[in-house]
Amino acid sequence: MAEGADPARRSIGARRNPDSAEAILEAAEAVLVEAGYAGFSIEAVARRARAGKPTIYRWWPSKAALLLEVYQRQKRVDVPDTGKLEEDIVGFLVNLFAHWRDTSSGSVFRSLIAEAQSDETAAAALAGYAGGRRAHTGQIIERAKARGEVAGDIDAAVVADLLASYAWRHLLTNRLDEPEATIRKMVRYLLQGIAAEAGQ
Amino acid sequence: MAEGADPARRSIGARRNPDSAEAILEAAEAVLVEAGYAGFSIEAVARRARAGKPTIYRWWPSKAALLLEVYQRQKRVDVPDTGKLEEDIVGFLVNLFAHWRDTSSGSVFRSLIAEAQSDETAAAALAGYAGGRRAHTGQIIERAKARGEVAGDIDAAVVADLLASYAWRHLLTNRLDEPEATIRKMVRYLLQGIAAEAGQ
Amino acid sequence: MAEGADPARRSIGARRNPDSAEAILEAAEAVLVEAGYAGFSIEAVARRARAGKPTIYRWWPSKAALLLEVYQRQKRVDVPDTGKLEEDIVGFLVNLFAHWRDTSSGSVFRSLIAEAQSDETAAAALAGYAGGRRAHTGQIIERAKARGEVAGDIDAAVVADLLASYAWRHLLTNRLDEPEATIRKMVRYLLQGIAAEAGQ
Amino acid sequence: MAEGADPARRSIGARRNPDSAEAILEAAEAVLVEAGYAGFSIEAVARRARAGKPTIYRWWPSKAALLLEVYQRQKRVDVPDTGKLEEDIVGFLVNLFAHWRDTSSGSVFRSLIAEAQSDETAAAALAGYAGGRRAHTGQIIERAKARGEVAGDIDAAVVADLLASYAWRHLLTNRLDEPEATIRKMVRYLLQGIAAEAGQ
DNA sequence: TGCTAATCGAGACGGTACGTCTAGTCTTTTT
DNA sequence: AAAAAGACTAGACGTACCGTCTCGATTAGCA
Repeated sequence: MAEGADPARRSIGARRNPDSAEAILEAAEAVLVEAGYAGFSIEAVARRARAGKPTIYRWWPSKAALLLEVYQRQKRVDVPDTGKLEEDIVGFLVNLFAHWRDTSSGSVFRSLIAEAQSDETAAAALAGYAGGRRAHTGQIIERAKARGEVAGDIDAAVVADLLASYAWRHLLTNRLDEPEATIRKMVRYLLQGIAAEAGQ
Repeated sequence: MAEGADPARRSIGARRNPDSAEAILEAAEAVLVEAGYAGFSIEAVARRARAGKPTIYRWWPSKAALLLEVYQRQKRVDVPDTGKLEEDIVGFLVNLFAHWRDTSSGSVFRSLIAEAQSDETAAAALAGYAGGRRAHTGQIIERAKARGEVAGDIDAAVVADLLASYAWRHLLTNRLDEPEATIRKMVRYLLQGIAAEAGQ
Repeated sequence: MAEGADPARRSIGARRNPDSAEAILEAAEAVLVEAGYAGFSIEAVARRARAGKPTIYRWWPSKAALLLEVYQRQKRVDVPDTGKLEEDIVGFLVNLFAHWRDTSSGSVFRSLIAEAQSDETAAAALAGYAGGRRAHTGQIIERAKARGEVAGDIDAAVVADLLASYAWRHLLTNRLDEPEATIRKMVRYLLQGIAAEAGQ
Repeated sequence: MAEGADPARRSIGARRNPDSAEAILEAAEAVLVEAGYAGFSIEAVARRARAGKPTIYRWWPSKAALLLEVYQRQKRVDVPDTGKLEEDIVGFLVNLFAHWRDTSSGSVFRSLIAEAQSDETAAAALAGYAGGRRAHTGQIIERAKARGEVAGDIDAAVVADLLASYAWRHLLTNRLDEPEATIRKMVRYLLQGIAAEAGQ
């Protein structure tokens, strides 16, 4: 009814109210952290944000869109630049796992991937996002290439893809506590190969 | 699919009716193929199988359990044994992608992974299953190790994990049509390393 | 979730639970009395009856159907039989007005008529119901005809229709407190005519 | 209807824009005709009139007020003056039914009555309006009284009320196609009475 | 042979969430 | 100063599923 008593957010005229948007995004994150993807519903977000459902649907056409914006608001992971490729990659993965483990980012991104399995728009959004990240991660390899640490004909995108795959699967199977030693082992295999003659 | 001759399956006494189980599993697969994970509900399966919902819940306590059994009924992918590790791995991945693409397995497995993001039991089941598959895939590497194609101190589980990650991510992001050349590139990197000195 | 704690109504098998139906009808009446037609919503009824909305929609396809059944559950108005037509009709109207005023029937019937203005099925249901009542009221006139109190060629249905119209309008315009004298005046006009020569 | 030439009406300064008022009333009527009372909402009117909702609320505090003004803009029904009461009344009712049937007036007035069942202000407005009309219709009887066609002690308001009731109920139950013969029968009963001795 | 027990299809139950619609209020911008 | 426009919270709409429950029937195995 919106009667007088409550000091709730109101319209601020014929334009989007940033307070509402903020409240909704915060509520979405909170719901995801507290109830997980299973408990993540537009209703629950609206309830927690004290927002009307249509306000959510007006700005985020799908659960996926909301999830994506929540994820993108998060702080990015540091990409180390130690001058040594192995350290850079291991450090990146260790940071990423910690970030996913210790903030809400992990829950959010997991949910986004899950949502993309049943929602076409989520899949598209995720593909776009992943493309951007792949390029970003690829820079670690490109830098190493520039230093001569990596052969010039190596396709950085393929390597970045492989690293992202490794990270995704650890996220999706609750293995973000993988010991650094295991991660390093994987990175070394990738850098030096696992073939007997290469290893010798 | 399940329907056809039988004019309403009935109880066959105080024991599980295998016809019902069969009809339910077939219906589950069909629903998944036709409506995708988004349209996969116990109601829809029961409707299509002409079964009561409690019959499904009696034998499969969760959507995840049903999905898992559907997946396990599928034909397995051939693991080639050509005597050359690169061919084995590339062949395995190419076969796996084709299998996921051309049968219902892809839909089923995607759904299972998605379900595991919100259902604890699905996560557990998936972890157990993945462990088994990792061991299985690891045998390719172990065989190569026995042939001397792979260094003896290589951890086959880590390599199998990396390959599985690559496959999962392609499944989850609709990239099962990856050209063989790209797959082969990735495999070569893994076998020979990407470091400049290794390549020399 | 229907978890253990509450001793709520449950399904009693694959058939309608009369307890639920009863609870819903009582809740509908209560909501109508307390909040009026303006506050009468399926949601409100479901809440008060502690029933699920689909349970209501399953048995009453529209608000109109629910209203109609609520109205039909009400006690009927006595149709007096004093042997004198004027007394019978006046008595009937006085009883009807009192009944509408003092029970929930008035609210319910008003709502039903209002609903019929926007809902085709309500209109049809109301037409059917009104037909039955018209026949019923017509019997007062038929009895008088048999006694020779009314001319033999009088169309009882037309008279009954006129009386019902009078009642409806008083209901719809909040004039159920019309003094008996006014009602009697109207009835006398109808019985004896208002034309000057007839009155002489 | 309302749209057409004007490429977005604008404010004309610190006073009511008569074009807007006109557009809103026309839109209200059009919505009522096309979608019926069920589809009649302030939103729908605003949309069709290309007006903002607050503009409507500023000038018409409730749906009822808007409905009432729409109804009052309609052309009035002719009240015949043939010199014979029966013809006057029958003619009036026939004209009224035709008017309600063939113009939007019927929809509008039905809606107004329905609205009055849940809106207090609508009920008050309707009561006021009905009072005026009753006086107006009463003049037919007063004229007849002056001619000596009707007994001098007849209460014209009661008769007018009864006729209005008859009209309302036909409107509310979709019986505006009542044959003239039936209407005439009712009018004769009222004029000459239905009692046996009066009829002889 | 007759009783018990478990299973089957069926579908109702109380609920939650969906995505859309409307109510009525608020504020900025425009005239 | 007020009109216009669209955003805002709130909540109802009617539908789809959830997971549970009870029914009546059916049949196997125990008595």
